[in-house]
Amino acid sequence: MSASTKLSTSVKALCYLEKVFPNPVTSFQIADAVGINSSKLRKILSMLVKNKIVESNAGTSGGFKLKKQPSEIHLQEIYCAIEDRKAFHLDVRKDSIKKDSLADKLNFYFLDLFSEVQVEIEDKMKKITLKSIINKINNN
Amino acid sequence: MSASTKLSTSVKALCYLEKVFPNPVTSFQIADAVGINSSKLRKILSMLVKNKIVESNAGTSGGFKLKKQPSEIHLQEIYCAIEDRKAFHLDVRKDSIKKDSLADKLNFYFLDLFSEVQVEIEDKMKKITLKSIINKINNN
DNA sequence: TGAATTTGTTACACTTACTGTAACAGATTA
DNA sequence: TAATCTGTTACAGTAAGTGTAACAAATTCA
Repeated sequence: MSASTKLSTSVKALCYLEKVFPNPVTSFQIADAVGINSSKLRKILSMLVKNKIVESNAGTSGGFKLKKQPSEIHLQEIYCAIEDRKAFHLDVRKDSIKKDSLADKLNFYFLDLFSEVQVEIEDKMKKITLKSIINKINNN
Repeated sequence: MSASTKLSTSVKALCYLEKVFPNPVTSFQIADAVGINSSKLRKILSMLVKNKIVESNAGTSGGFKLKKQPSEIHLQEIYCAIEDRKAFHLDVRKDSIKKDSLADKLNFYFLDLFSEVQVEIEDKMKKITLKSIINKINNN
Protein backbone atom coordinates (compact mmCIF):
# COMPACT_ATOMS: atom_id res chain seq x y z
CA MET A 1 0.00 0.00 0.00
CA SER A 2 1.57 3.24 -1.12
CA ALA A 3 1.99 6.13 1.28
CA SER A 4 -0.61 8.17 -0.54
CA THR A 5 -3.16 5.37 -0.50
CA LYS A 6 -2.53 4.80 3.18
CA LEU A 7 -3.04 8.50 3.81
CA SER A 8 -6.34 8.61 1.99
CA THR A 9 -7.51 5.44 3.73
CA SER A 10 -6.69 7.04 7.09
CA VAL A 11 -8.65 10.15 6.25
CA LYS A 12 -11.60 8.08 5.09
CA ALA A 13 -11.60 6.31 8.45
CA LEU A 14 -11.24 9.57 10.36
CA CYS A 15 -14.12 11.17 8.46
CA TYR A 16 -16.26 8.20 9.33
CA LEU A 17 -15.30 8.50 13.00
CA GLU A 18 -16.22 12.15 12.88
CA LYS A 19 -19.62 11.39 11.38
CA VAL A 20 -20.58 8.99 14.17
CA PHE A 21 -18.88 10.87 16.99
CA PRO A 22 -19.08 10.44 19.98
CA ASN A 23 -20.10 6.84 19.43
CA PRO A 24 -17.26 4.33 19.22
CA VAL A 25 -17.27 2.07 16.18
CA THR A 26 -15.54 -1.22 15.52
CA SER A 27 -12.87 -1.83 12.90
CA PHE A 28 -15.41 -3.98 11.06
CA GLN A 29 -17.85 -1.11 10.67
CA ILE A 30 -15.16 1.30 9.53
CA ALA A 31 -13.63 -1.27 7.18
CA ASP A 32 -17.00 -1.80 5.59
CA ALA A 33 -17.55 1.93 5.07
CA VAL A 34 -14.06 2.50 3.73
CA GLY A 35 -13.87 -0.64 1.60
CA ILE A 36 -10.85 -2.31 3.12
CA ASN A 37 -10.07 -5.45 5.10
CA SER A 38 -10.61 -4.93 8.83
CA SER A 39 -7.32 -6.52 9.82
CA LYS A 40 -5.39 -4.23 7.55
CA LEU A 41 -7.37 -1.26 8.78
CA ARG A 42 -6.58 -2.08 12.39
CA LYS A 43 -2.89 -1.88 11.56
CA ILE A 44 -3.36 1.65 10.27
CA LEU A 45 -5.65 2.64 13.12
CA SER A 46 -3.23 1.33 15.72
CA MET A 47 -0.70 3.87 14.46
CA LEU A 48 -3.23 6.66 14.74
CA VAL A 49 -3.90 5.49 18.29
CA LYS A 50 -0.20 5.62 19.16
CA ASN A 51 -0.10 9.17 17.88
CA LYS A 52 -3.16 10.10 19.95
CA ILE A 53 -5.30 11.08 17.00
CA VAL A 54 -7.72 8.26 17.75
CA GLU A 55 -8.56 6.38 20.93
CA SER A 56 -9.37 2.72 21.12
CA ASN A 57 -11.05 0.43 23.61
CA ALA A 58 -11.05 -3.32 23.59
CA GLY A 59 -14.00 -5.47 24.54
CA THR A 60 -17.74 -5.33 24.15
CA SER A 61 -18.99 -1.87 23.20
CA GLY A 62 -15.41 -0.91 22.57
CA GLY A 63 -14.05 0.36 19.28
CA PHE A 64 -12.46 3.49 17.88
CA LYS A 65 -13.28 7.13 18.52
CA LEU A 66 -11.71 10.46 17.56
CA LYS A 67 -9.44 11.76 20.30
CA LYS A 68 -8.94 15.27 18.91
CA GLN A 69 -11.22 17.81 17.35
CA PRO A 70 -11.33 17.71 13.53
CA SER A 71 -10.09 21.31 13.47
CA GLU A 72 -6.99 20.23 15.33
CA ILE A 73 -6.08 17.21 13.25
CA HIS A 74 -3.70 18.13 10.46
CA LEU A 75 -2.92 16.07 7.39
CA GLN A 76 0.77 16.23 8.18
CA GLU A 77 0.42 14.58 11.56
CA ILE A 78 -1.66 11.82 10.01
CA TYR A 79 1.01 11.32 7.38
CA CYS A 80 3.77 11.18 9.99
CA ALA A 81 1.78 8.79 12.13
CA ILE A 82 1.37 6.20 9.39
CA GLU A 83 4.55 6.66 7.38
CA ASP A 84 8.08 6.56 8.70
CA ARG A 85 9.73 6.66 5.29
CA LYS A 86 10.03 9.85 3.30
CA ALA A 87 8.12 10.24 0.04
CA PHE A 88 11.35 10.81 -1.88
CA HIS A 89 14.36 8.87 -0.90
CA LEU A 90 17.57 7.72 -2.50
CA ASP A 91 18.62 4.11 -2.25
CA VAL A 92 22.34 4.34 -2.59
CA ARG A 93 24.83 1.51 -2.45
CA LYS A 94 27.60 3.39 -0.71
CA ASP A 95 30.18 0.66 -1.30
CA SER A 96 29.95 0.92 -5.08
CA ILE A 97 30.70 4.63 -5.12
CA LYS A 98 34.10 6.24 -4.69
CA LYS A 99 34.31 8.99 -2.11
CA ASP A 100 34.33 12.54 -3.53
CA SER A 101 33.50 11.22 -6.98
CA LEU A 102 30.88 12.86 -9.17
CA ALA A 103 28.39 10.19 -8.14
CA ASP A 104 29.13 10.71 -4.46
CA LYS A 105 28.68 14.49 -4.68
CA LEU A 106 25.44 14.10 -6.62
CA ASN A 107 24.07 11.82 -3.96
CA PHE A 108 24.45 14.61 -1.44
CA TYR A 109 22.92 17.06 -3.86
CA PHE A 110 19.81 14.93 -4.32
CA LEU A 111 19.49 14.09 -0.65
CA ASP A 112 19.32 17.83 -0.04
CA LEU A 113 16.88 18.45 -2.86
CA PHE A 114 14.55 15.64 -1.85
CA SER A 115 14.44 16.66 1.79
CA GLU A 116 13.67 20.20 0.67
CA VAL A 117 10.73 18.91 -1.39
CA GLN A 118 9.65 16.76 1.53
CA VAL A 119 9.55 19.81 3.82
CA GLU A 120 7.46 21.73 1.29
CA ILE A 121 4.97 18.89 1.01
CA GLU A 122 4.69 18.60 4.76
CA ASP A 123 4.23 22.36 5.11
CA LYS A 124 1.37 22.13 2.66
CA MET A 125 -0.16 19.27 4.64
CA LYS A 126 0.16 21.17 7.90
CA LYS A 127 -2.30 23.73 6.59
CA ILE A 128 -4.98 21.15 5.87
CA THR A 129 -7.18 20.02 8.76
CA LEU A 130 -9.64 17.17 8.91
CA LYS A 131 -12.34 19.76 9.44
CA SER A 132 -11.43 21.63 6.26
CA ILE A 133 -11.57 18.40 4.30
CA ILE A 134 -14.99 17.52 5.71
CA ASN A 135 -16.30 20.99 4.94
CA LYS A 136 -15.00 20.88 1.40
CA ILE A 137 -16.53 17.49 0.75
CA ASN A 138 -19.93 18.43 2.13
CA ASN A 139 -20.09 21.47 -0.15
CA ASN A 140 -19.61 19.43 -3.32
CA MET B 1 14.43 1.34 -8.71
CA SER B 2 12.49 4.22 -7.23
CA ALA B 3 11.71 7.29 -9.30
CA SER B 4 14.06 9.39 -7.21
CA THR B 5 16.93 6.93 -7.57
CA LYS B 6 16.33 6.73 -11.31
CA LEU B 7 16.39 10.51 -11.49
CA SER B 8 19.69 10.79 -9.66
CA THR B 9 21.20 8.00 -11.75
CA SER B 10 20.18 9.86 -14.90
CA VAL B 11 21.75 13.07 -13.69
CA LYS B 12 24.95 11.25 -12.77
CA ALA B 13 25.14 9.88 -16.28
CA LEU B 14 24.39 13.28 -17.82
CA CYS B 15 27.06 14.97 -15.72
CA TYR B 16 29.53 12.41 -16.90
CA LEU B 17 28.52 13.01 -20.52
CA GLU B 18 29.00 16.71 -20.00
CA LYS B 19 32.48 16.19 -18.56
CA VAL B 20 33.69 14.24 -21.58
CA PHE B 21 31.78 16.23 -24.20
CA PRO B 22 32.00 16.16 -27.20
CA ASN B 23 33.45 12.66 -27.08
CA PRO B 24 30.94 9.82 -27.16
CA VAL B 25 31.24 7.22 -24.40
CA THR B 26 29.91 3.70 -24.13
CA SER B 27 27.35 2.52 -21.64
CA PHE B 28 30.15 0.49 -20.03
CA GLN B 29 32.23 3.55 -19.28
CA ILE B 30 29.27 5.50 -17.89
CA ALA B 31 28.07 2.52 -15.87
CA ASP B 32 31.47 2.19 -14.31
CA ALA B 33 31.60 5.88 -13.37
CA VAL B 34 28.06 5.88 -12.00
CA GLY B 35 28.27 2.52 -10.23
CA ILE B 36 25.45 0.69 -11.97
CA ASN B 37 25.03 -2.28 -14.31
CA SER B 38 25.50 -1.28 -17.95
CA SER B 39 22.42 -3.14 -19.15
CA LYS B 40 20.25 -1.36 -16.66
CA LEU B 41 21.85 1.96 -17.50
CA ARG B 42 21.15 1.45 -21.21
CA LYS B 43 17.46 1.11 -20.39
CA ILE B 44 17.51 4.51 -18.71
CA LEU B 45 19.66 6.09 -21.41
CA SER B 46 17.39 4.82 -24.15
CA MET B 47 14.57 6.87 -22.63
CA LEU B 48 16.75 9.96 -22.58
CA VAL B 49 17.53 9.28 -26.23
CA LYS B 50 13.85 9.06 -27.11
CA ASN B 51 13.32 12.41 -25.44
CA LYS B 52 16.22 13.93 -27.35
CA ILE B 53 18.27 14.80 -24.31
CA VAL B 54 21.00 12.40 -25.35
CA GLU B 55 22.03 11.02 -28.70
CA SER B 56 23.30 7.53 -29.30
CA ASN B 57 25.22 5.73 -32.03
CA ALA B 58 25.67 2.03 -32.44
CA GLY B 59 28.86 0.40 -33.61
CA THR B 60 32.55 0.92 -33.15
CA SER B 61 33.42 4.39 -31.81
CA GLY B 62 29.72 4.85 -31.11
CA GLY B 63 28.23 5.53 -27.69
CA PHE B 64 26.28 8.29 -25.97
CA LYS B 65 26.65 12.04 -26.19
CA LEU B 66 24.69 15.03 -24.88
CA LYS B 67 22.27 16.36 -27.47
CA LYS B 68 21.34 19.60 -25.68
CA GLN B 69 23.33 22.20 -23.83
CA PRO B 70 23.47 21.67 -20.05
CA SER B 71 21.84 25.07 -19.56
CA GLU B 72 18.87 23.86 -21.55
CA ILE B 73 18.34 20.52 -19.85
CA HIS B 74 15.87 20.82 -17.00
CA LEU B 75 15.35 18.35 -14.19
CA GLN B 76 11.67 18.17 -14.99
CA GLU B 77 12.19 16.97 -18.54
CA ILE B 78 14.61 14.32 -17.29
CA TYR B 79 12.02 13.22 -14.76
CA CYS B 80 9.28 13.05 -17.38
CA ALA B 81 11.54 11.17 -19.78
CA ILE B 82 12.26 8.36 -17.35
CA GLU B 83 9.06 8.21 -15.33
CA ASP B 84 5.57 7.85 -16.71
CA ARG B 85 3.90 7.37 -13.34
CA LYS B 86 3.21 10.25 -11.00
CA ALA B 87 5.11 10.49 -7.72
CA PHE B 88 1.87 10.46 -5.74
CA HIS B 89 -0.91 8.31 -6.93
CA LEU B 90 -3.91 6.64 -5.45
CA ASP B 91 -4.59 2.99 -6.13
CA VAL B 92 -8.31 2.78 -5.78
CA ARG B 93 -10.44 -0.26 -6.21
CA LYS B 94 -13.44 1.40 -7.73
CA ASP B 95 -15.65 -1.64 -7.49
CA SER B 96 -15.45 -1.81 -3.70
CA ILE B 97 -16.61 1.75 -3.25
CA LYS B 98 -20.16 2.99 -3.51
CA LYS B 99 -20.72 5.96 -5.76
CA ASP B 100 -21.16 9.32 -3.95
CA SER B 101 -20.14 7.70 -0.68
CA LEU B 102 -17.72 9.37 1.69
CA ALA B 103 -14.93 7.16 0.38
CA ASP B 104 -15.78 8.00 -3.21
CA LYS B 105 -15.76 11.74 -2.57
CA LEU B 106 -12.49 11.52 -0.66
CA ASN B 107 -10.87 9.75 -3.58
CA PHE B 108 -11.59 12.74 -5.76
CA TYR B 109 -10.35 15.06 -3.05
CA PHE B 110 -7.01 13.27 -2.83
CA LEU B 111 -6.61 12.89 -6.57
CA ASP B 112 -6.90 16.68 -6.74
CA LEU B 113 -4.52 17.24 -3.86
CA PHE B 114 -1.87 14.86 -5.19
CA SER B 115 -1.94 16.29 -8.68
CA GLU B 116 -1.57 19.75 -7.16
CA VAL B 117 1.52 18.58 -5.25
CA GLN B 118 2.82 16.91 -8.40
CA VAL B 119 2.54 20.19 -10.31
CA GLU B 120 4.41 22.04 -7.57
CA ILE B 121 7.22 19.51 -7.59
CA GLU B 122 7.51 19.67 -11.36
CA ASP B 123 7.53 23.47 -11.27
CA LYS B 124 10.41 23.31 -8.84
CA MET B 125 12.26 20.88 -11.10
CA LYS B 126 11.68 23.10 -14.14
CA LYS B 127 13.84 25.76 -12.52
CA ILE B 128 16.81 23.44 -12.09
CA THR B 129 19.11 22.93 -15.07
CA LEU B 130 21.89 20.41 -15.52
CA LYS B 131 24.26 23.36 -15.71
CA SER B 132 23.16 24.73 -12.35
CA ILE B 133 23.69 21.32 -10.77
CA ILE B 134 27.18 21.02 -12.25
CA ASN B 135 28.06 24.52 -11.08
CA LYS B 136 26.80 23.85 -7.58
CA ILE B 137 28.73 20.62 -7.31
CA ASN B 138 31.97 22.13 -8.52
CA ASN B 139 31.78 24.85 -5.91
CA ASN B 140 31.53 22.44 -3.00
C1' DT C 1 32.92 -8.59 -47.31
C1' DG C 2 33.69 -9.91 -42.61
C1' DA C 3 35.00 -9.16 -37.91
C1' DA C 4 34.40 -6.22 -34.09
C1' DT C 5 31.82 -3.04 -31.50
C1' DT C 6 27.86 -0.94 -29.37
C1' DT C 7 22.97 0.16 -28.74
C1' DG C 8 18.28 -1.27 -27.62
C1' DT C 9 15.44 -4.76 -26.16
C1' DT C 10 13.96 -9.19 -24.42
C1' DA C 11 14.39 -13.00 -21.37
C1' DC C 12 15.11 -15.23 -17.15
C1' DA C 13 16.03 -16.84 -12.70
C1' DC C 14 16.22 -14.97 -8.17
C1' DT C 15 14.94 -12.42 -4.56
C1' DT C 16 12.31 -9.14 -2.21
C1' DA C 17 8.12 -6.87 -1.18
C1' DC C 18 3.23 -6.71 -1.05
C1' DT C 19 -1.57 -8.60 -0.21
C1' DG C 20 -5.28 -10.45 1.87
C1' DT C 21 -6.70 -13.25 5.27
C1' DA C 22 -6.62 -15.93 9.35
C1' DA C 23 -5.49 -16.64 14.03
C1' DC C 24 -5.01 -15.55 18.68
C1' DA C 25 -3.44 -13.39 23.14
C1' DG C 26 -4.87 -9.79 26.03
C1' DA C 27 -8.20 -6.35 27.47
C1' DT C 28 -12.87 -5.28 28.39
C1' DT C 29 -17.72 -5.72 29.11
C1' DA C 30 -21.91 -7.71 30.77
C1' DT D 1 -17.91 -17.34 32.14
C1' DA D 2 -19.00 -16.07 27.56
C1' DA D 3 -18.80 -12.70 24.20
C1' DT D 4 -16.56 -8.89 22.05
C1' DC D 5 -12.90 -6.20 20.18
C1' DT D 6 -8.12 -4.44 19.71
C1' DG D 7 -3.35 -5.16 18.46
C1' DT D 8 -0.10 -8.09 16.64
C1' DT D 9 1.86 -12.08 14.41
C1' DA D 10 1.88 -15.52 10.91
C1' DC D 11 1.45 -17.26 6.45
C1' DA D 12 0.63 -18.67 1.88
C1' DG D 13 0.09 -16.64 -2.57
C1' DT D 14 1.08 -13.16 -5.73
C1' DA D 15 3.23 -9.30 -7.72
C1' DA D 16 7.18 -6.44 -8.36
C1' DG D 17 11.90 -5.48 -8.50
C1' DT D 18 16.98 -6.89 -9.41
C1' DG D 19 20.92 -8.09 -11.76
C1' DT D 20 22.63 -10.34 -15.43
C1' DA D 21 22.85 -12.56 -19.79
C1' DA D 22 21.82 -12.83 -24.54
C1' DC D 23 21.16 -11.27 -29.05
C1' DA D 24 19.34 -8.79 -33.24
C1' DA D 25 20.22 -4.55 -35.60
C1' DA D 26 23.18 -0.80 -36.60
C1' DT D 27 27.65 0.91 -37.36
C1' DT D 28 32.59 1.11 -38.08
C1' DC D 29 36.87 -0.19 -39.98
C1' DA D 30 40.24 -2.96 -42.17
